[in-house]
Amino acid sequence: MCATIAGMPAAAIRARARAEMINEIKTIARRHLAAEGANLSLRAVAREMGMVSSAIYRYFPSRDELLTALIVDGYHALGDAAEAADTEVADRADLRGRWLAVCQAIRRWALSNPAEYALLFGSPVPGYAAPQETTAAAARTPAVLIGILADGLATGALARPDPGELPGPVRSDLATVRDRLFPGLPEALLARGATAWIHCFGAVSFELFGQLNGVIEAREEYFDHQTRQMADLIGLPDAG
Amino acid sequence: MCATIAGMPAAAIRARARAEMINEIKTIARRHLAAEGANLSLRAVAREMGMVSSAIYRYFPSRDELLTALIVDGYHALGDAAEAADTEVADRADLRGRWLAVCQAIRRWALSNPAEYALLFGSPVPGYAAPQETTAAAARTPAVLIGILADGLATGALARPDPGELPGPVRSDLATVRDRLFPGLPEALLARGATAWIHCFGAVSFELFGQLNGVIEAREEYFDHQTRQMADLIGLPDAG
DNA sequence: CACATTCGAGAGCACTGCTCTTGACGACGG
DNA sequence: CCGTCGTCAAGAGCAGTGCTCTCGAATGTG
Repeated sequence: MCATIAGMPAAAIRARARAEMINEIKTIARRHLAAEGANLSLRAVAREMGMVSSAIYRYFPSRDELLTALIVDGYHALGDAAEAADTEVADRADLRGRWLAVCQAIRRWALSNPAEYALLFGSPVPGYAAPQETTAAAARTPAVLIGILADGLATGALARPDPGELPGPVRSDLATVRDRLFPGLPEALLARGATAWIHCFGAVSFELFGQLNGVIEAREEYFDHQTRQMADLIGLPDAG
Repeated sequence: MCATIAGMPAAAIRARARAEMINEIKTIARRHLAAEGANLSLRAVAREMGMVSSAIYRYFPSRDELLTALIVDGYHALGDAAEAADTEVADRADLRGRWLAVCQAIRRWALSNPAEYALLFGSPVPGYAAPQETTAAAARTPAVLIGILADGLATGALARPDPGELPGPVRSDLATVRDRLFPGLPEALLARGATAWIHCFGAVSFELFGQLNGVIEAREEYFDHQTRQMADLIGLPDAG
């Protein structure tokens, strides 16, 4: 008789069921993504759920919307992994150790979720333009890395680099980013961090996309070595 | 009457027509690739040629074989661009200038051929494994970059870096590559060059795959700045 | 009881890669 | 000259895709 559960109005319980449906769709879609790459099939997802393909459209208006949801989830999962790796380093003054830990976490997450990583950082899906809502989630991971540099600057472990090394337009672009996310950080330091972050992305992609095949076998050691080289470039001091 | 052209046997003229067919298919496929990304449609190519889709299979046994042909062509086109950029630098002793020129050429080629670049360096096509024949073509571009370092070593402009900085397994992996392509080059120098090459790939991919959108507007200056940072890491001296 | 909303089912459209069969054409050997 | 053979394009067909539309069955609300 009562149209509610524990006093919830009917609308709310329906919304709950709907949310669970959406979650199940995303979970299955993620598994399919992992199994056979970016060409995600709505029909296959529907089949696995025992539904008819058209029913999926009750929950996601299009395949692109489902992809967007998976992308946002992916950015957050990577951001979580990066943040966890950073906070797990007990010695907060060990900037180099924290940097290395975060980069390793990024690589590990990518190796564990190759299809999702490819969705986030690989070739864009043709005809799909990432909506604005993804950028906030995307910024989390680089924010962890730059946060390490900001910490180093605050404690005096990192020197303020010479700003003269930056071309004008680049400096103003970076200043905009800095003002939005890391107030007070010198542009030149942000630039070095960004270069190292881009290298980290490149190294992970290079390995994951098969460019290292038949060339480098000691993948993890090689990645760590490169990361240390980039830590040198940033000027991160050795542990101690 | 005569069944030949300029004395060519019939088999040869048939082979010629066949080669032209193959070239036309590849040209159209490349244009389609550029227009709408990696999901290349054989039927659309056939339609544009005024043929029926099944006829394409006379020339390429599968879509994957066509992709492989395009990939190999792409690696060679990029390799050509890199080599041309290097040889165009008149002052052969200007290692930094040559490095910058090659990296810029790589970026320019990628921006001019985004779909082909994505095919070469982006997320691997699901269910498609790049055959061995692609690796030789793929090696050409990094070979140009490392060649600059080899030149610098030969002229004494570059110092032999301390080999102790390399972990053992990485060193032996790199030694294998060195022995195959750059005999005599110290592993540590090869390692620095590889890191810079991977960063170059990362920076181009980052820009091309949209990760810079809304963040950096001065794309070219930013790329050049990063490239100079990596040149510093390698130890390339300033021009002069 | 009547109404509106929500949802799944099914048919259908236009598209894909790929296979198989059929028929046309030209070059060769007997 | 006729038959054979290889090459090629065409067409039908299979199984799959994203997506739209309509319909019927619930379910909760007035």
